[in-house]
Amino acid sequence: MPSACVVAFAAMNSPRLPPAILIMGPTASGKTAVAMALADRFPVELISVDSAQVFREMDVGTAKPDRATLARYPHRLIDLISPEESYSTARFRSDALAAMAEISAAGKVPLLVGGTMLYFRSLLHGLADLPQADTALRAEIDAEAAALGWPAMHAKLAHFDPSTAARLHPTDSQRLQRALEIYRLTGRPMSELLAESEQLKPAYDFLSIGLLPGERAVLHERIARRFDEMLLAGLDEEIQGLRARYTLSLNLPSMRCVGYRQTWEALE
RNA sequence: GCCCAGGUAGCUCAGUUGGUAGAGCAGGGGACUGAAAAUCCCCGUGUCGGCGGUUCAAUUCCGUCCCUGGGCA
Repeated sequence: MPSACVVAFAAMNSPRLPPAILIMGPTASGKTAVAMALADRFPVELISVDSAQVFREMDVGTAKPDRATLARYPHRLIDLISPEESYSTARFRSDALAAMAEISAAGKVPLLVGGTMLYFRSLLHGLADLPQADTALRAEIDAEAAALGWPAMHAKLAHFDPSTAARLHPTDSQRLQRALEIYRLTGRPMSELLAESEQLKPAYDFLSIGLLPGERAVLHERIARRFDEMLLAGLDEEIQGLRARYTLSLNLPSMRCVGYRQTWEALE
């Protein structure tokens, strides 16, 4: 059994709303074990909150539960897209809410388990009303940045969205790209859109459970062991197979997942 | 036994034409609204393998010993 301490917060306090349980914690903290134990005793259904397990055929490196476990404890939001595609926080939120609605309607309790904190945040605090990602525009912005450098892009952003520029570092490529994307898509600064949009919180009575390691070193050891197991289980082969079957590159979200990026680089 | 290449931060290594050393990764802290296991910011004193010698000064040059890898016997 994991040596994690369990810290529960935000206990149920809106009895009129349907309940939902959130279990969050770092890799190898024992989330799955806790979720399965709950599933054995209560009428819950599992929803994965994991930005890497949404990829099909990425099983070894994402520490996806094996077939037998999944058959016994079905997880929603696993194996949704191909490694060539990308997922998003917004899509997670709508997928998760749809699944939660189904589960609640069936008289069960949604049990969300995972380690992607931004996804949990989007459920607990809502998301602002912002335009969705635009692949073509992002490519355009990236090309421009490759020529001018991100600090120059940051300077541009400062012209039409000074407050966002002020809180972003001139080399924070990902966030600068997003702020520029939003401006080009809507003609309005991200800071304004954020300020005026109301973030709707889902109508659930959330019980949040955080799994924190008692000792960091123990967790690190467990993660190292898990990585060795992944190598034995054929992480190299998995990645080589993916590269043979799909058109992949290191800057794709799927290949930026920890483990995948490092192994890819080691294989080069 | 001999020859060669190495022994520098937790790991992989760079470097000092002699003035007590710095990158990447790991680790710690922080930011974060459609890529989040991502992106980004801040944090680097370690008998520079041991012992001698030369020198005002050695991690750097010399000697010797130990250890590791490769080659030859």
